[in-house]
Amino acid sequence: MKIGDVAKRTGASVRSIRHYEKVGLIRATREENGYRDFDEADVLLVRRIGRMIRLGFTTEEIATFLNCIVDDPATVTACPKVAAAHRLKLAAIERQMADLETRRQKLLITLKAASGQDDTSVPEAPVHAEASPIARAHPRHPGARGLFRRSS
Amino acid sequence: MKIGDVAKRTGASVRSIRHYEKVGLIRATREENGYRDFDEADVLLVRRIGRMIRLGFTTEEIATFLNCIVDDPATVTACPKVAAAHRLKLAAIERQMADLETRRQKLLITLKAASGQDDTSVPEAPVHAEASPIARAHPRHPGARGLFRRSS
DNA sequence: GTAACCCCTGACATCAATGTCAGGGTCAAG
DNA sequence: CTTGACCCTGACATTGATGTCAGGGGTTAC
Repeated sequence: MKIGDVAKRTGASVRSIRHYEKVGLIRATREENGYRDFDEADVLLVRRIGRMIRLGFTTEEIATFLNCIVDDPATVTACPKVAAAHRLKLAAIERQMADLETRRQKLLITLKAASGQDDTSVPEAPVHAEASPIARAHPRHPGARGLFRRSS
Repeated sequence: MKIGDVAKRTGASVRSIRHYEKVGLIRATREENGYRDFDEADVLLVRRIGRMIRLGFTTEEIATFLNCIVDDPATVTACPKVAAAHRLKLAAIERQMADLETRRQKLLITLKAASGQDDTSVPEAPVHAEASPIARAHPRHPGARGLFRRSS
């Protein structure tokens, strides 16, 4: 099976499949003409990789536990590495959510103050607390990046 | 006042302050020797910019409404542009939170299944739903990026 | 004069998956 | 043989605030 077929059957782009191979997530035999040759197992594997990426794992993270689930889907959760990686990711996500919630609250405060504006209603503006000079910003969040850019 | 002083008093790095000037968020007069010269108002401005950035606004977004609040802190929320930008950002944040929550739930499901592993307990693995090939991934989130990298 | 700071500009690096282009093969159908 | 639809590799672009370095100059105290 050629790479274009795998792309159609998995939803991943040809570019992405080549990328997964380059970083070692999948392997492909080669035909005489140099074309990559995939089989059914590769289709399943690419789909699994896609799911992991949508969950927020990077290819590097996936590589650390993909060998645990390469053979049998039923053992996906039985491999310690998988569960460990999932717990780490879960914790990271919850940190990000907490950070977003903090920012959300501050935005809400400002907006609430804004609705009662008119003029000199707010003496010292609700421009939020003076954050410590050191503890700025939030960590970059992982997760898929290459598509549907520009949200806000 | 020189740029180093502003940095100390705002918590922003010298590099960042120069960046804010480059993108038009602040202006600085120049001394005869070419050094930037700042005043007290600039200190307040840089602090405000820092707060906005920590809230998740990009410099480009800040530029769209910074002129509303450049003079009087008390009118911060009185400018329509500010409130509009805040509402947009709020919506973006809530989208991101919803996305994170979705991923969190899927991770939890997998982990729950993992805790009841042992062996052939799960016939068809809880590897989450087969996402449509098109609607993959979540938009890149804005917000501060240059510090405290690598979280997960 | 020289060390020790400070300032300047410009450029490259970071993160990570993906898009996209250039330049070039392979192959089957017409 | 030509066209069209694939495939290949390699490279650059994207995001965006910030770090960091190179190369050069100013200022001040010794």
